[in-house]
Amino acid sequence: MPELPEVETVRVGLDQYAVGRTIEAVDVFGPRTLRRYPPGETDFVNRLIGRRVESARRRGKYLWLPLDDGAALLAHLGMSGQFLAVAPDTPPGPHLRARFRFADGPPELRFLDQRTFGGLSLDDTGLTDDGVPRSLAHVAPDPFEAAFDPAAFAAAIRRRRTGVKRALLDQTLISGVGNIYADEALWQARLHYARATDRLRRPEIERLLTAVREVMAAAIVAGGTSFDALYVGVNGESGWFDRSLEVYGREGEPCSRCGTPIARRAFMNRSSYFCPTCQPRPRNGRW
DNA sequence: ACATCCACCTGCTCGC
DNA sequence: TGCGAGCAGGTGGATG
Repeated sequence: MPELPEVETVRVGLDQYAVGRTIEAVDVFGPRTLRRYPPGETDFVNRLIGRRVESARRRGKYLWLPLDDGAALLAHLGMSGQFLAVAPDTPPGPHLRARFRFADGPPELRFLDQRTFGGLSLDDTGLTDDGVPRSLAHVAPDPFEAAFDPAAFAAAIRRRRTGVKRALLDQTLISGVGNIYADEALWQARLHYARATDRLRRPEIERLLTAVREVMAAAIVAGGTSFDALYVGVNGESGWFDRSLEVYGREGEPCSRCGTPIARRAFMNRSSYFCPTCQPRPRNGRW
């Protein structure tokens, strides 16, 4: 469940199903799950057993579970990762990547990932000033964090020489925004994805930031966007924000503001959806 | 330092 | 029915 609202939905699930519990056993399946954790599986498992999960935290699309020894279990869902709380006798299925059992019995927590772009790791190097594990220091604050500084964001985005959608997707500028919510926020702010970042006016940046916040906040309330069974919460339930999407995946359908058919363009090896009338193409755009 | 591209995967849908 | 092409909510390492 990949963008901020989906990851937040998972975080809430982890809060419910993992926090306060003591890890008793860990199994890891497949070579790619721990590829960002060089010490490997044996070290990973040994450091987790006996640890109590203190809380469930998130920055952008990254999750971590602080442990009672000061380390943190990190997770990124990639394109298709999910955490599920299930009964121990639930069949493993082909995408099971890790399993956590707890001292207080069922349910156990599973990490599944069809495409294996997600992964787990451990960080015991302490926290940054913002309170995130040091290995996430390269990730910018997301727009719901206290550490997020709108003025600093405005200055940083105008220093860039790129298109506004690229900037939104750059997790070192602002984190949590992915392809769906970038398109939705740009539509709400009436900005074309290729608008040059260094030519954005201050009110446009404010509109954009407001749109990012509003769209993602509404999606969190809806439990995220679920087009298929790949995107479910820890309890296995789908979100329903797909019904509220204005442009993403709606090529050819009328724009709810002006009736113009929504257009789709290949961009950055993916698709961008927008309203050609509400979001006019800039003369000096940057792709 | 910054901007851009591409590899990393599996599985589903579409058109021939 | 088979088969290749295209597509999918992301990221970081390599390259300019």
